[in-house]
Amino acid sequence: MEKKLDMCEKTVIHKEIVETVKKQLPNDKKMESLALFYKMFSDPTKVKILWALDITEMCVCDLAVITNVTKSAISHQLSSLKEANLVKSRRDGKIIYYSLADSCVKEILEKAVIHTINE
Amino acid sequence: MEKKLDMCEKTVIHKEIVETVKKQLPNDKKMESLALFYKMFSDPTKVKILWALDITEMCVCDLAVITNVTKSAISHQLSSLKEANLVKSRRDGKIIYYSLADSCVKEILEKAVIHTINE
DNA sequence: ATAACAGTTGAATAGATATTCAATTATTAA
DNA sequence: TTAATAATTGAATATCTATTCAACTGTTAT
Repeated sequence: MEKKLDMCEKTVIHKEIVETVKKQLPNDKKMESLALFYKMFSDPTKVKILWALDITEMCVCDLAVITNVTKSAISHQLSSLKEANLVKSRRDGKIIYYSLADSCVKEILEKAVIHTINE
Repeated sequence: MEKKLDMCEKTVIHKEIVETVKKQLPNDKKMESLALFYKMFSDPTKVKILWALDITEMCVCDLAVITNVTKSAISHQLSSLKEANLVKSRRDGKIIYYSLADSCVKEILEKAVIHTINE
């Protein structure tokens, strides 16, 4: 009876496949970027904001009413979305209007609709 | 000087716009579903798994090596992905092979690639 | 039957994210 | 200049998610 040393916990079952796939996979940095991108669609408030902005540009107060969260929460979410280059803003007096910065947003939302059509 | 009662913190700036947008927005349940769907793409490990499975079906051990996380972590992630109907599995003896359940996965990944092409 | 191994599971932990709160900035109007 | 309001900010909190760990199940081969 020997002491078990399987701390590694990983066993390559299909060495060739692992090699092949590893070669084809984008690097870690790219994977991070992709995940980061879809994080912008992975929260109900963000989805509501994006969907609403696809209909028309809107200010923070309007978005707060529509999504039923505070202006502050909206503002925080908008700043993430802006950093991800999904929304842009323009100031008109006291009011700042937000709008979509990327035409792909609606397409992405609709792709998910198609997939989630059968709950 | 009156006491301020603006606890609500929300002020409708554009009543008509708010009404119009509210009518056009899908309901909260739908928004939750959409967010839930994109949560499956919002983590680097999940993205790696999906991308790898788009190349070929694979077992948990292989995926663990490729993604550089434990089998257990992979297993947990796979179970989320399975619940979201994005992957499926088949058993062959001791080994369980996972593969994509939905052809939209690659399209979705590629859409993000296009968007993130200029970091 | 038992050993070996692929995979799963649930609880615990660590890390990340959303929201709130209070204070602050920017702009407009009195 | 002061008051009012749209919006932002940072810190604190609450919630959620990913990963680890240890124990377990299912299958195969001895």
